Parts: sequence; C-alpha cells; structure tokens
Amino acid sequence: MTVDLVILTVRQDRLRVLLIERGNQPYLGRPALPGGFVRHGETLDETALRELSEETGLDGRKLHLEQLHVYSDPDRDPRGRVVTVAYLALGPDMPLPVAGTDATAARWEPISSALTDGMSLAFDHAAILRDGLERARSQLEHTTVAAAFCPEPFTVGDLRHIYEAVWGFKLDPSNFRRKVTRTAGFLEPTGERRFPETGRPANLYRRGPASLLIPPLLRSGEVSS
Amino acid sequence: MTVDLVILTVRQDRLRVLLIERGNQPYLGRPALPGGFVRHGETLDETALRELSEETGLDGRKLHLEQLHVYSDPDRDPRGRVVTVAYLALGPDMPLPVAGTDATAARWEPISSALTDGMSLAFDHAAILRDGLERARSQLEHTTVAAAFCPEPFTVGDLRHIYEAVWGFKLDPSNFRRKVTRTAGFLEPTGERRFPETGRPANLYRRGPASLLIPPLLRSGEVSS
DNA sequence: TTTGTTTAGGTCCACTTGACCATAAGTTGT
DNA sequence: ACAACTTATGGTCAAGTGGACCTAAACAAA
Repeated sequence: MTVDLVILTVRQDRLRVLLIERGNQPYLGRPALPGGFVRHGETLDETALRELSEETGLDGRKLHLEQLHVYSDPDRDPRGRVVTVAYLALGPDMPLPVAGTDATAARWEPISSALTDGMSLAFDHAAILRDGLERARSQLEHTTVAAAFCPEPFTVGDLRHIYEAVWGFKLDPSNFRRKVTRTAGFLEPTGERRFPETGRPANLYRRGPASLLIPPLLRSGEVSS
Repeated sequence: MTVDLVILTVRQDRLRVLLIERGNQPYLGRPALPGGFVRHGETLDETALRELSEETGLDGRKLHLEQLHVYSDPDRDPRGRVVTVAYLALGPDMPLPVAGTDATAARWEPISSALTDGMSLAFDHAAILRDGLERARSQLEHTTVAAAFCPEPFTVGDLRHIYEAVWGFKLDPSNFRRKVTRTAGFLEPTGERRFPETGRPANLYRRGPASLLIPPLLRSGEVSS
C-alpha cells in the first residue's frame, strides 16, 4: 500500500506539478509523482506528510492536503498488488526541492506538458494527475483554497492569477475583485500596500477564516484570451 | 484492507442507512456498516459490488456508487492494522435485505437514530456514517444524484421528498419545481401521470442525462418545519 | 507632462431565487 | 351534485448576483 502525491503550485503564472525521476525499477528514469510505501503504524496522512518532507523537502504543514482517490487496479503495478491512495497538495511557490532517496531528480513541471502524450508518466500516474487537476479546479469554485497557493501577504491580483493559472483562462479583474472582497472571511486586509514595478499599488491581504465559498465562483463565465 | 459501505435510501419519507448486526468478533452483536475484506485480484469497486450483493442481496448496478474516504488509524480495528475504504451508495427503496454470512440481521435504520449516542456503532463506523451523510447532502446541491433515490417513473413531489428527507427540512414546492424542471437534462417527461389517493395527479418523469446541477441548488434557503 | 499599466470601484441589465399567491385537478365525504 | 380537502402547477414581485463594460486612481518610466 502506497501514497502518491499530486503537489500543485503556481510558478511564473503557470500551474505546475512536482514530478520526480524514478531512481528504481520499475519505470527506472521515467517521470512520476512522488510517493512511497505506508509504514507500520502510520496513518495515511502521516505517510503523505513524511513523503512530502523526505522526497521533496517541503513542510506539509504549510500546504493544503486532502485525500483524492484510491487506485486499486490489480495490474497497475508490475511488481504485484499495490493499492495507492492519492493525495492532493496545494501550496505557494516553494524553493526547488532536493532529490530524495528514491528519486534522482525533482522538478516543477507545467501541467500542460506533464499531461501531453509524450511525457508518459510511470504507472497510472497520468490518470491520477488528471483527477487531481480536476479536483483542484473544482475546489477553486466552492472553497477558498486558492489562497493556499499564495504566499502571505498577497493581493487580489495575485489571487486572480492563481485562478487563471489553474483554470486556464482569464477572468474579469473587476468582477473577480467584487466577488472575493464581498465574500466574508475570504480576505483579511493587512492595511499595507505593495508597490510593483508597474501599475497602481495594490492592497495586501491575509487568508481569512472562511473555507467555503457561498455562493460558489463558477467556471462558466470564462473570458476570451 | 476492507471496504465498508454507507448505503442510503429514503423509505417512508425518512433517510435510512443499511446496518447489519455483527455476527463475529470483535464487536459481536453490535450494529455496523456492511463491508468485508478485499479479495486477491479484486479492484475496490468490485469488492464494493460483491459485498453489496453478498451481505444485502442488492444489485449494485442499479445504485449510485462512489468512493467516500479512506480510514487508516492504526487503532481503528482491535484485530490489528486494517485500512478501510468507505463507499457511498445511494438507491431507491429496496426490498428488505436478507442476512448474509457475517451478519445476523440487516435493517434500514433511520439516520437520526443511527447517529444517536446510544447506538454506538462498531469500529469508527459512526464517523464514517457522518462523513457519508455530509457527502450525500453536499452531492444533492451540485449533482442530480437525488434521482437515484427514486424508482422510475417518479414525480417532482417524489424528488422533493428526497431532498427534504436527506437535508432534514422542507422546501418550497413551487420554487423546487421551477428549479428542477428548468434544469436541462435533469428530468425527462414520460407523458404519463400518477393518480394518488389524494390531490391533483402529477406528471411522471424519468432520470435525464445530466449529472451536474448548474447553477447548484443550495441548502441555504431552508424553510421552517 | 505624458504615457502605460494595474488597481479600485461604479453602472447597467439579464437572470436566479426566495416569498407568496392563485388556480387546477383529482379524491372523499355529505 | 356539491363542498371540502389535498397536492400539483404556474405566476408575480422584489432582492440579490453575475457578466459586460466603463471610469478614475495611483504609481513608474519616458
């Protein structure tokens, strides 16, 4: 029994997933999601946090972490029967992780290229990644987890860039601002401002206590380009 | 590794869960969710369908079935390390199931009494049931699964009774009708009518092809009594 | 000072929804 | 035959939301 991690972040305005290069058989040298076997006496959450730290050097306590799905096809692993529990982790842009014991390299791969046919991830990791991506996109509609992608403090524009990167299309800045600022408990003003190289300074916010977005912010209203 | 099932139905206008009485140690004689061990070479979906048929005599192909969550606390089973994958099954009112091999009795227990402190389900099944109930309530907001509770053909009133039983409060009949009939693909008219003992006859419908409810039907607008 | 860029905030209209009302179409009781 | 009852169906109205679009504010760079 294993845990596999779909770790997503937004870096340079692109949604990226953390992939490692496998250092063991099977699928030696192929890109894969980080993960590993559940140890004796561990809960799955503990396994996920441990793998996060071991294989990537990330501190899972700063990330949003949730169970995604269980994959149990008897033929999914050539070594034999291995059931894997996939976790979805969302976090702000983080320092480039170091290669761990089982992995020879780790990198933040843009989602678009990670899911192209040429990439051919190990095991059924392409399917797991697709499910994780869809879950993340859906979560942005109904919850405030998008803020988990932003290092604090952040601006409304930062938050909008998260939505645009995850959903893959532009949002109207004005309507987006109206929506998130009127949702009680989503954003907490710090009173400070950020002065970018170009454009008007933006108010800074911290994550508020709200976790649900009611009414939801639906993907339906997409804008061209 | 086991699969446990939260099987919900609406019977006599009450939301009910299928509970068995345990025929083995541990927790002998205590009420529990149906479930059992995953067999060699089985996917979890296959295990869920098999247990459904073995322990309850129900045909899982007629039910809505989805993965709920994995419970992995090392101490959740006194026999040792048993990780369980919980499934949520929703279906129309069905014939009273027969007792299976591991269960001495099976019954449709109203949710309200199944979750009272006095009941004390085996293992962590009370927590699993609570999670399943919350998932079902949430699914009714965003999807058309409520129709899975209705034997076809059904009326708008039947469907409303499902929502009322699952959510635990009354809905405005007129507004509910407007919502579900205007959602393309939710209901397909059969052209027939049903003549109840009392009241005006109601149009009959079948389940339509739509699975998502956009925009959602939120729980916020509850009506007294 | 002008230009460019991004933030902040406003308007307008279409649509949705909750509250409420009115009527329709059956059955049952007298 | 008629009233009473019950549930289904459909309509109105006001408040709120969201998409499209516009204007001004506030900074840096030219």
